[in-house]
Amino acid sequence: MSWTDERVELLKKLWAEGLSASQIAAQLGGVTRNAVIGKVHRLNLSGRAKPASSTPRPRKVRSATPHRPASRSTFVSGNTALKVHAQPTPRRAPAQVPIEDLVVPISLKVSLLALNDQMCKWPVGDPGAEDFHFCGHRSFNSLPYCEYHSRLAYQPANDRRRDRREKEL
DNA sequence: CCCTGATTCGC
DNA sequence: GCGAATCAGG
Repeated sequence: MSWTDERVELLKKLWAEGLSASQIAAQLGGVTRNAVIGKVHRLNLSGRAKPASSTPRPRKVRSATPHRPASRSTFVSGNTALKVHAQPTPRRAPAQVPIEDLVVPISLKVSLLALNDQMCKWPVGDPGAEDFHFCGHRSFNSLPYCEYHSRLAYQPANDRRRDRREKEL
């Protein structure tokens, strides 16, 4: 590549804009930064208004998607085999009542066929066993479970953490 | 070690 | 005139 009028003009422009010699060389193509610097000096335009920045190093580009580890999925203790679809929306149980203050519901022993939309679908016992059934209490806040089992399903981490702390005391 | 511009000097 | 090699520096 030679210094055509066009390339010299581009060099002048980019140099005036404050680009570094290597950046200009990359834009022009076919020349090294040494070539650019040499040309700049021969053109007597070495002095520049602004160094643009003391060190405008481009450095490596950040990855477009930093890849965030997927949030922990809903945890369900106990029998998960027949857990009705995990609902991601309610991340925490709306009530802040400590779980130990909630009355553990006595299972109504609802069979699968008897379940309806407003009943807690928390499975009790081993599926396939004779006495396998569902909690059957009134579901809580449109969740598939009653208040107690909603806590078990959606806020197990906090409760378990607190349990551990209380055991240590 | 990354980068910057400056200078030298053989081609 | 050109630019690689080298230098001094941030």
